[in-house]
Amino acid sequence: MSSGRGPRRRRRPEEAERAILAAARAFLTERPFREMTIDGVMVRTGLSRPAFYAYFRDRYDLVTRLLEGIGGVLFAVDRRWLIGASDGLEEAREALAAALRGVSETFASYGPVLRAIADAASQDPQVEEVYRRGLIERLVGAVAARISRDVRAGLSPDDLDPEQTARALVLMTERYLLDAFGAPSSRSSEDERAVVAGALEKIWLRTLYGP
Amino acid sequence: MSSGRGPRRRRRPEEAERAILAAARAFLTERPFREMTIDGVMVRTGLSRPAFYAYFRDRYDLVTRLLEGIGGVLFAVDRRWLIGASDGLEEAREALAAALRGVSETFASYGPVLRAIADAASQDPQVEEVYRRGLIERLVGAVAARISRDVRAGLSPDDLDPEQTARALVLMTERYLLDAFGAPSSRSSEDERAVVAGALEKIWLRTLYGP
DNA sequence: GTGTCTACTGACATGATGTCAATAAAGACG
DNA sequence: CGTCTTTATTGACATCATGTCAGTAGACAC
Repeated sequence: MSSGRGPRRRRRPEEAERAILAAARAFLTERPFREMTIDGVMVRTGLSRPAFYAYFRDRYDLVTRLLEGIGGVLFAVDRRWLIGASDGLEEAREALAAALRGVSETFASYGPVLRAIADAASQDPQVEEVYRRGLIERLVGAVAARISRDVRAGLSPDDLDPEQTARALVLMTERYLLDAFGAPSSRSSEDERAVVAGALEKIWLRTLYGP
Repeated sequence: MSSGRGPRRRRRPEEAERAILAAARAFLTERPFREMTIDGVMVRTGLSRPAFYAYFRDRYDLVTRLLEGIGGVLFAVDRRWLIGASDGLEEAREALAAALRGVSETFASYGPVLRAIADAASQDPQVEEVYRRGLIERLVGAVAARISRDVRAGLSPDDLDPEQTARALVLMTERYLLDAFGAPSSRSSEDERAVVAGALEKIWLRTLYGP
């Protein structure tokens, strides 16, 4: 055994931070968040464990930073349906289906990281705040707004409670996609993604726009 | 402060075990699982921390035992719809609605404990096994079977993938109800439960049996 | 070559966990 | 009642991840 910790090397702070984030991502594609120890991440960077604390407060802070960027993508792929006008039924159906395919792709790409965030959210109040309030609730709000518009426009049945329906559908999508793509070290095939996105599509479409 | 730990008292093993389970339940109605430390539970029983290990392996074993019984209830309230024959549409709709109301009631009663199990499942492989494989997956299987029957009977559209649809709907129900009733120290009103069960009903019914 | 700045680390303190040998209640038996 | 046996219970210990901090040693400036 000779990979002690290597000779002391000095990096730019920003470079070290990126190295830690990359090491964490790599770790999470192999093993679940519950096994992610700070030392386990730092050995992959060649830095010592205490160096971690120069860049992050704790491992919850670390996964929070991993979420940056991904959150934006999740909104971006839904954008067309979320902000679209309630013009026609066909257009709405098509935009929603595209949004769900986009979200599925995103989960397929970032699954293990998103899974880690979701796991961390149940263990740390700060992560819970960022993930639930800052991501899930914002999605719920946006979806609820779109549902409200569709109900008013007569595209969707008026016995729907927009807020509650939005919350149920968003939570379903989150958990179901984490279930499908969140496991570490599991790559997903083209078909798998199609099947998964298809199942979500049917439920969303039937609920909001009928058969 | 004089409630040191009290004079040494001896209980029947079974009695002590019940006391620990009760203390854990009490704890979880006040504070989340992430704050549940073994000592924090044991002070409520008047026993010392090491005594805990005579009855449970660790806190994950403890929450697993809290799940016993509740799991059965979750199947019992669904029973009529789950095992029912695919006779008529109205009967199916009514049975499904009743099942969802029953599940909502159960979550309203045992919310904090179920939330604790769900949280623990992301932190411990054993709990994950019991909760996901032993409860969620079994529900998914039963629901998928019912959906298959309904599709064959022509009650539900045949473009549904029974397995995937069942998984998405069950996960939705789980997370949405945990969201509504899982928070410690939050009692739920009659209306709240009605609103919540109503939102779920609409989604399940529209998806499986149309408008 | 000398000095300054600061990235980095070794060593320490803390807090929760799980174990074990030793202790002392409670009931059995005389 | 006294004594014995059983075993529920505990104090003390070992472990492990965490977070902190004073001190060390790269890198760049001059």
